[in-house]
Amino acid sequence: MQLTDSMIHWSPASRSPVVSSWVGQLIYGLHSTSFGDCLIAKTAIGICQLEFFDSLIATDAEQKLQATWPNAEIRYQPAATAAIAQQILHHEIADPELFRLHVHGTPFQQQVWRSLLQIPRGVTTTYQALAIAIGHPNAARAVGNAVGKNPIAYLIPCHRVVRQSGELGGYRWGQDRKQQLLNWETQIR
DNA sequence: ACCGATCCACAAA
DNA sequence: TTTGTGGATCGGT
Repeated sequence: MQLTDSMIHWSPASRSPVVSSWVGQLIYGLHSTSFGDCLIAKTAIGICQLEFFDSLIATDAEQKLQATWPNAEIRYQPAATAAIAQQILHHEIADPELFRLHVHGTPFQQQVWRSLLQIPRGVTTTYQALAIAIGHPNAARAVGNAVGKNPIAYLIPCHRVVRQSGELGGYRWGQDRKQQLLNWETQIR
């Protein structure tokens, strides 16, 4: 299944592009998936963060969450995020209800991330094509910037954007993982 | 004022 | 044909 815009709650752009003023409970879990270990965090509204991590960084998870969501009450409740991890592990999004998102970003970032959702599985696009698509034909680099700040890996498929030249391009969680994700997605199933 | 998960033109090999 | 480099670009910090 494909995530649609209606499943996403776009947090109103706050003064700061990185810090959300959202107040409430935020629960998170650390899980193992076939693409590596990941942190999944959600508010009452939806998933607000999904990041892969390497063991060294894992200890910082809570600190990083608190930095982005300073007014949230953060709790470690892996049971609450396990089902999401499980469906990623099995490469299937079976239950759309689990996958509502709660996304925070500047208007430009939201615009970029929104267009990421329209890239079908198994397909790639380029930073430039994306820039053109959102009406900023010369902003390929700025788009790369925004893509790189995507807070919800995998579900907002930033790994499907590659360089115009055909090179893979960067990935916040490692080029290898980007390649793995793409390889898997292009396989028929 | 500076930094990118970029892109293009153009030169040199 | 391939590889390297320098400048343009623009939103975010």
